[in-house]
Amino acid sequence: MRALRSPGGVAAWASSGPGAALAALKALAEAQELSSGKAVHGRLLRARALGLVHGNALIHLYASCGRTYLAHRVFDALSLRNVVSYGALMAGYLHAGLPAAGLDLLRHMDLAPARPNEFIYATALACCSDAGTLRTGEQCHGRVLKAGLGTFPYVGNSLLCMYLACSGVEDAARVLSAASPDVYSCNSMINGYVDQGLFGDAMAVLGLILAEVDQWDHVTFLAALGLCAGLKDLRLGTQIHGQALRRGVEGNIFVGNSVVDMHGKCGEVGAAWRAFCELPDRNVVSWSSIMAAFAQNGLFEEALRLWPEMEEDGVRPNDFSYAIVLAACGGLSVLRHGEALSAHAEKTGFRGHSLVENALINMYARGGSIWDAHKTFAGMRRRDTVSWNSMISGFSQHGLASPTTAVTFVGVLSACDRLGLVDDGFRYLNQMADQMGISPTVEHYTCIVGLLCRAGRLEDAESFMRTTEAEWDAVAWRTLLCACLIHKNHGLGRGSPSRSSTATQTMWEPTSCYPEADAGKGIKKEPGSSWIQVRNQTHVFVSGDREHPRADEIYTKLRDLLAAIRPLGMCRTSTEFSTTFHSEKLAVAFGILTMPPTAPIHVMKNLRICDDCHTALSLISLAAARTVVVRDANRFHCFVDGRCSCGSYW
DNA sequence: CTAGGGTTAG
Repeated sequence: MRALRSPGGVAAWASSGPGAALAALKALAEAQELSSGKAVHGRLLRARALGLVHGNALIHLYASCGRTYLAHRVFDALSLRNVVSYGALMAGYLHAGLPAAGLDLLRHMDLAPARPNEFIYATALACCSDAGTLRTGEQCHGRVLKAGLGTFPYVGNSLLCMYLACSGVEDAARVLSAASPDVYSCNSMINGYVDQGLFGDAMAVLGLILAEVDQWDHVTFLAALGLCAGLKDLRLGTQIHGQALRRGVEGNIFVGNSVVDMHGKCGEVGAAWRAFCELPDRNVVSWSSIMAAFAQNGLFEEALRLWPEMEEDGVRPNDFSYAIVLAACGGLSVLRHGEALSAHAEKTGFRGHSLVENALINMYARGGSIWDAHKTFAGMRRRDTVSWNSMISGFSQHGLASPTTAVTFVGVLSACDRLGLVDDGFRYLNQMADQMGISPTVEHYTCIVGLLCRAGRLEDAESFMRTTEAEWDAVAWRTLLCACLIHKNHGLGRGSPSRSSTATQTMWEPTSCYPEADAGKGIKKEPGSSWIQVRNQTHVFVSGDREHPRADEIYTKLRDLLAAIRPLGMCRTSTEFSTTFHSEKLAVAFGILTMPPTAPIHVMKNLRICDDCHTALSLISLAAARTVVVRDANRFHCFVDGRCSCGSYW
């Protein structure tokens, strides 16, 4: 390898014959030697020796170095491509975190003479796993069976993993039982079960491998140790550890780290510490595991004390390490220390990782600073289940049935709607009402209607609306009617005769039932209100109101702001009084007036933000150089530099 | 010349 690094060495290899150049490219791909690889590329071009096989090797080389763009350029330049060209490029996209591009390539193959083989399907299925596309994965499954490629162990395991990632353990188990299981797929299956907390099933698969002892490998040990950690079964864990020692796999750093973790999860901090001390090598995961072992057993200070030792050891923290020490800070309620670590994470580029942000929410919530928790939550670019759950449990622990909490639940429910999680939606609705004592509003109920409609359960949606006491507004009706149109269930829209009461029939006359069109009855519209937290005080505004003690200042400020954005393309506002002083504008003006110049302005609103305010706030964020975050009934709008995180679609 | 399972968080 050393010889290759010098240009002369590369030249010698590449020019001494096509076979040698191929070997060179392979070695360079392995070592991820991009610049030497480019040199070989150049030589091959000059020698006009860049044929199919060398081209494929080059694609592989660029892909191995993460340069998918260069790999694709070589791919495009090839006058002849075979299945290997496709496979190498697809794998490049897969490993570069661009699974959708890999799947595009698969579709491209339909038009090419090259037929997909087992390599292609293994890679394509891995792309489906990463992209989370069950539909495509199932199509691949069908084509694998049709092409008779299902017996390749690689393909079988990729299939199993695809179902684990995109569907669930049931489909994965079906794949496992259909093929003759090998270690790889058994390991995958055990981990799949453990992730779901299905320890009994995991144990059964472990037994399947146990029956053929010589098949155990170090990944099986990892899966087994993870199972023990999940079960908190120290006896089994110790046995597995003993087996690992006998097999000589304990030197593997993954296995060693897992042993530390297993002991920590079983509550044996001392044993975890001994296992940690015995590790021949320590990486971030080793340190994270031991810190987590301490923190998970209530020894927060001990966990925090390890941080400087880790730094001394020359190990750089990652998002996991930050999450662990932030949790320890929450446990000790040392929020200042947590903030210092958060600043540390900012510097090392981990502050934006969801793991870190979620840990911050938890830390603040546990440390009693619920509004800082909410600020973190509101400022997040992407919120996952953990973020929502952390925020909700934070509110719940603080006994907060505030407007903010109610709005957070609107967010949760609409997330369930978007993801099609009907049962979860109902679970959250009940949790909110029963455990937190928040009476659901029409906004919450509308999410449930949306949820049922999206699941195609139109009759349930209709009966939900009929039986639930709420002031149904246009949004809910529109949701149901649109769903009727989409699902072509016009009968329901007219009030299906078999099950509906007279009440439903009057409600469901096709046009006049649509409340917006029915001027006579009209729907009582909930007054729009917005609120903002300033120095632990909530200030509430409704449209055009002058109740606030600083109303004069606020209105002056708002007029100034509107004047400032007029040249930026906002002219309608001045003529329309009703929207000029909408509550969200008042709250934002108040925020700008009272908050320090760099602080982001966080405003909540009970209804959806209107178009005019949306445009105005975008421009204000630009003109006043302020970050404005508005949480409306539907979602967050984060306005920065004249742009909104919702992409002006809400 | 292209392909599979892996440790740390909640």
